Amino acid sequence: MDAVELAQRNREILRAIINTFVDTGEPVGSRTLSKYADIALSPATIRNIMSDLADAGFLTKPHVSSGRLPTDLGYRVFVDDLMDSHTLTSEEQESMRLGASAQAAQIEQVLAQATRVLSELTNTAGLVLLPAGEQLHFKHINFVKMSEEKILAVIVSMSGVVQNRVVPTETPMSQDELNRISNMLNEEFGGLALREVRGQIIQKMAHAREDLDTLYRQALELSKEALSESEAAQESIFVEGASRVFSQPDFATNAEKLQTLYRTFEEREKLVRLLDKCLESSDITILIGSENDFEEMKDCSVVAQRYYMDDRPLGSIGIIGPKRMRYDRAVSLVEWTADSVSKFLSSGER
Amino acid sequence: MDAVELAQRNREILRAIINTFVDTGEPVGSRTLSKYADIALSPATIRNIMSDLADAGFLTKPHVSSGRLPTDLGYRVFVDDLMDSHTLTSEEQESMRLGASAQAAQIEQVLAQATRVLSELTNTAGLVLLPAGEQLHFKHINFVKMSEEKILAVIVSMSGVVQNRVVPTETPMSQDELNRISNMLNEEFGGLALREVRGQIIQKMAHAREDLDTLYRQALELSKEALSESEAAQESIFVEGASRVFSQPDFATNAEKLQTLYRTFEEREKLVRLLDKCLESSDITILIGSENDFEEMKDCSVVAQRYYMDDRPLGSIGIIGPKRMRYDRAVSLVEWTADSVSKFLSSGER
DNA sequence: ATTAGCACTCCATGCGCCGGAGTGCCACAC
DNA sequence: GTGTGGCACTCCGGCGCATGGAGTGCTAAT
Repeated sequence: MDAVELAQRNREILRAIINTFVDTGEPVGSRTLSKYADIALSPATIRNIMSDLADAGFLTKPHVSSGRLPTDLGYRVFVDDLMDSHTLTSEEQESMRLGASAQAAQIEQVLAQATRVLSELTNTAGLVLLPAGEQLHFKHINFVKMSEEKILAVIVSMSGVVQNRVVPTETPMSQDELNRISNMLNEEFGGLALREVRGQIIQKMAHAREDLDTLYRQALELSKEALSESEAAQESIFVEGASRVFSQPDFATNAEKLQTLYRTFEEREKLVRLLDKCLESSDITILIGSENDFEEMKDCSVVAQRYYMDDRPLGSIGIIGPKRMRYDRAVSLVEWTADSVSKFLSSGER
Repeated sequence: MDAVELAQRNREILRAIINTFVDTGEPVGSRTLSKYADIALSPATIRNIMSDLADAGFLTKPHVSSGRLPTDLGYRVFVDDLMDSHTLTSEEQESMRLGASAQAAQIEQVLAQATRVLSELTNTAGLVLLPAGEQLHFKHINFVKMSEEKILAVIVSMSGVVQNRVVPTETPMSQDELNRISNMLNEEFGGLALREVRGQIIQKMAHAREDLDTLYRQALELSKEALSESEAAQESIFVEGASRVFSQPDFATNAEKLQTLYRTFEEREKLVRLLDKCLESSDITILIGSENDFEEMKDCSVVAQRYYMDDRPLGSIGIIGPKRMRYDRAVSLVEWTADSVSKFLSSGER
């Protein structure tokens, strides 16, 4: 037997170990594996191989006389090289059908629904990062006078996301004036990225300060406030089914870790950062254990993917669950979901 | 000693038991109590009294040879009759200061902030029910054309709550027409309760079907859709610091119950119903253990109070935590918070 | 009426024991 | 040299048991 085939056999063993460990949650021993259908080796041989795989850093054992389980690295090679791609059952595909009921829905509802299904099917927490900041394109702005000093700005983006914020003002304006300002802005900036709108506003304000009529000046002033950066920074994420993660046996034992895990899920900020990272790549992103940089989530893995509207990436959608998960299913389901959402948001369906 | 004074002494004991139990979390025994400062009785006497209180249904014990702890009923009489009212420290009052930074804030942000502080100070979960449905008064509506068949309706209420929903339409309209429709509606319905607006629309549609010009007809049609009941039914609640509840020692032991508790918090629906109930009374509402009708929350208590805008109740704000809580502090803090929020929302501050 | 005393109950903890699962290594077979 | 059987060893987890402590309930005495 040459080196290649040997390696092949080792890989086979590694795959088998991971598969059964994911299944059972118990460290897997050599005897168990020798009974595994497509492995015809004695326990002793398997032990040797396991020992090699452990030396190579793919496996560990909780204590000296127990079975093996995969390290983060082990999962990594599994995901990269060993994993069979899971084909979705038609029921699975069906569940993700963003049905007719969603026709008249807002983007938030569609995303929330998709995430919910994702969470159910994978038995992990579903996550979705909503379009915000850089991703948004200007569609419509509207000002409502709340009091003499306060104006409520409502900004609608092309993707259907509605943001609103209160803008203080010194120069009182009538609702009528505000309406006219809205109209101006809508005609001028429709379709531009919010960032561009911001840029243009600043440019225009600097460029021709005097020769603008006062209403237009006020329009720029107001919209500058309404669209200011800090608004964009606001986190926007949905989490569905976090309790599924908490009830996984992997965590249920360790009350200590569980606590910090709640808190992490509750703050959401770290989840946002994870999904933000997933936005960077057009490929599906898989972060296994410590590959995400948050100590408190080193027993969790993330699988997420961008979703699009008309080929423009808007946000990312995915799951977070225990490291011990069915990566094949997770990947397929996340891809499928991101795809469905993208198709729904783009094209004539919308 | 006459009967009255005897009862008085029993009450004293009950109060002492609850106070120390809330403090320590351990069932309290007769010996412990006899050392209690303002009780000069032997353990044996105290045991007799405890036995009486247990017979009356105010106390139980986890097992036959352990100390006593209050029943729901016990807590109830404590809250109703025995509790000293807690005076807030100036720091506590200060923390709730809805500061200058909140000046330009939206109502959601103010409420979220108040709830967060409430959660921190009580070490329980903070809850707030946002104004919705019946509570809302019409301020402004705006339609944005998203596609030929879809119109996005944005509804702003007097209190500054923004709702939006997608309305499908068969007869395509230009954005300009939509603007004119908005203007009509805004002039016609400004200040009315949403319910009244709905009523008037239906009335007008039925009343004079023919002699209305088409634009006006479309306006009514659209707004009827946009304001339809189902929108109002949408839950709207903030929960802050739920993890504080989960980490209470009262629950940390019982993994089983903890699970169902997460789920309850995650679904939120039952929390909404609880806060809804608190909306009914103008007094502060205290629900102890099984007094709320949800089996899975029978170890929790709710303390909540309405908040107002210009004497109109908008929603309720409060906390939920383990039954074993400092009710005196909770009550004071919730009252203070609801008050602060109301003052902020009403009056010139806004 | 209150209290001291006493028997009794129950929980929590610690300890020792043992069986099971699994490894690592050695020696043997092919 | 590659695979395998055998064997000693390790470690975990569950069980039984004893023990001490906290607390009650009852009775009898003050």
